[in-house]
Amino acid sequence: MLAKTVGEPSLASSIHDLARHLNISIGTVSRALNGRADVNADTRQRVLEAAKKLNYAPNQSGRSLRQGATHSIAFMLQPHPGDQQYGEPFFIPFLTGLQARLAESGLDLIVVMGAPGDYQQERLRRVVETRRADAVVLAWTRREDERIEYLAERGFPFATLGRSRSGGKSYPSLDLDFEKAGSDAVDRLVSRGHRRIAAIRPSLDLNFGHLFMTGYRKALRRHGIEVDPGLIAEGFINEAGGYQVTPRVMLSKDRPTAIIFNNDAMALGGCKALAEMGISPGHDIAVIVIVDTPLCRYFSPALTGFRPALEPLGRRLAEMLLASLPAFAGPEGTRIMREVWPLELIARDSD
Amino acid sequence: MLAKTVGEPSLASSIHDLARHLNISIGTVSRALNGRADVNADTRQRVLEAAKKLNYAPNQSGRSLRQGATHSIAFMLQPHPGDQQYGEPFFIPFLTGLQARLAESGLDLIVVMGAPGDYQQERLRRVVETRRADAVVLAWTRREDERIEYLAERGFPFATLGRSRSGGKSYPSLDLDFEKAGSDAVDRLVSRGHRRIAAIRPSLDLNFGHLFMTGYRKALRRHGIEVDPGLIAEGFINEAGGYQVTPRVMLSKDRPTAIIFNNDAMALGGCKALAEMGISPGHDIAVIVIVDTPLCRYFSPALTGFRPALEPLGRRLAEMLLASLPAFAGPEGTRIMREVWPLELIARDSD
DNA sequence: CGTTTTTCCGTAAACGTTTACGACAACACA
DNA sequence: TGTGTTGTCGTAAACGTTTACGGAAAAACG
Repeated sequence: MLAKTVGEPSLASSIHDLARHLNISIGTVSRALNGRADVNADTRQRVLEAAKKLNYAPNQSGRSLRQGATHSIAFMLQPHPGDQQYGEPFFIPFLTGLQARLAESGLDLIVVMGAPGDYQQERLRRVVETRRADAVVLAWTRREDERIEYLAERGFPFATLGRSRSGGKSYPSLDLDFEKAGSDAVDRLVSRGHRRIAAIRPSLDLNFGHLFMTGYRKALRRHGIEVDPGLIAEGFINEAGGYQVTPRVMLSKDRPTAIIFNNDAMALGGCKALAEMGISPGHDIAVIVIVDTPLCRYFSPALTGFRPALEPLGRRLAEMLLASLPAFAGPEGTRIMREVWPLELIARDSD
Repeated sequence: MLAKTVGEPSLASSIHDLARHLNISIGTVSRALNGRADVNADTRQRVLEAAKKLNYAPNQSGRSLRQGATHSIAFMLQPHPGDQQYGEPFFIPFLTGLQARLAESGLDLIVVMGAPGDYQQERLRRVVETRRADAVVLAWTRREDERIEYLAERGFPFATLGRSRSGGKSYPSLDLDFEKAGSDAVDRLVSRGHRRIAAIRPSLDLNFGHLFMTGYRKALRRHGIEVDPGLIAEGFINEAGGYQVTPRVMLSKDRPTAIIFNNDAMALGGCKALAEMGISPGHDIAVIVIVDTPLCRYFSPALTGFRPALEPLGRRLAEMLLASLPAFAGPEGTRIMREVWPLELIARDSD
């Protein structure tokens, strides 16, 4: 495919080239490169120098084939159904943390894009069966998650951002405490005198949506407030979703005086709908969002919400995954299987 | 690593298992699987059935090693310097299109996360040198881009989203017409009576920032308006950036009556700053954004801007890349090297 | 100086594929 | 019946690594 130009170092120099160049065997070269003990100090030196000079880097395929490990972890990323145009800003900082921690252990992170609609199952199978990665990281877990069942059944190593009822307790999972957030949001609103509190949520299949709503319900009951189905609406988890369904709860017989939105994008769409109805968030109605991003802070009015620490979250999940992999496990007993991080409310101007 | 359970199909079944199970040679199995002509019709049938039954999928490492090709394309993704917390919603739909088209040609898309700060150079080298992908897709091209120089110099196949002065014309590149957008934005504002038009832009290293600004300058001159450096400010390409620098142009001796923001996030931050100064966008001042996302549509007031068709963009770039790869090239002469797509203004309420 | 240990290195097999080559049978043709 | 052709398959090499093993030389020890 590529014309090999003479003179300059070839794009693909193999361990054989190195060996030939140094007049030693490939075995020695490999051992020198991999830092093994049984190689003379200055032959190692010479090998390292030659490697740099000839621009040598080991061929990953050869390496993986021999070792039976790819040294890479796959993250399955995919547009959410209904989330046509917008993307999920949530993941970039998370992935940054994930990648940073994995890199420290010599692992590559590869993000595998799914096609919209098939909910990753097909792509996931492909990654697993062709052994493209040593482990998988899943996000946006569902309450019953066939991806998790598939992986657990096969004994393929994985970790999840988010909990699920599938797959038992066999895998590390890290989650945010959306239930507490939902509950805290209600508490705060009630303490400010609200009793008719609406919730704009995504599908309950998505586990964070489910958790948010159980927190919401429990808190309402705790305060002796009946849960009014007319104050709850489900929409796609983006601006359009919030825009479409927010009017529905506002048209309820007894209007809500506060709305809790699942996330920033839905809140943005919802606020647009409110504005069109002549209702001003933070003034005529209180607004809180469960998962906020910088968007909430720079919105007018600045939206009160719960800001997750995404990059540390990514780092931590990487650590948990590593601890569950035999090849990287520290002293036994360091395996962390479940963790739920608190979500802190950041009070701003919208409630 | 994984305990092999007896009875159920093993996770890793090789071509040897298949051959043994069918009592034929691995060569025949391979030929049958790969649809070669010299294999009997019903042995092929038997092989296919057995493959399904034993859950066989070819080991990618073995395949790549033998063929000298990985069948995967790498997209380099990385948090922009200064873009700490937020992410880039821009890319998800683009990647969706890219992946869809590549999949149609049997190629996998893998997204490689860079560490913040090193501007991909290190990760890129790693991908290229360890031969993890057959080609690379770059985004956020800079005016002088060392990544492009590196790849072009090596003869490694790649394509870019965005133009650059580096690397000659040796690679396919697809871009949006930011210059025209900048110019159109000015035209529109001038036609509505504005003469003091500010611009909030990112670093001029980023080629789209540069293009936007040349369009802006040219249009101003065309209208006989002098470019006032006091009306131009540079910030990080996120909410915080817009928030920080917008006050600077507002404090100019002669206040602007309109602002053009580079993108949605900067506009959001900028509008926040304006609100804090008691200035209402769309009322006291006109606002246009160059690269908009659904965010602009659902903001209040809805922001006028130029919406790119991201998914088609991804598909198209995939096509251009494929056409440049000998292994996928159609009839000679189908290589498309440069393309610039128009950007259409969507008028909303902010100007 | 002889023996044991240590240090260092080369050899070769193995990982799972693909593919060039040749072999063998069946068949067609004269 | 002999020769050529076609269809089908097995053999073995190759891709670039890593690593178990053994051997030779050097060092240590008595």
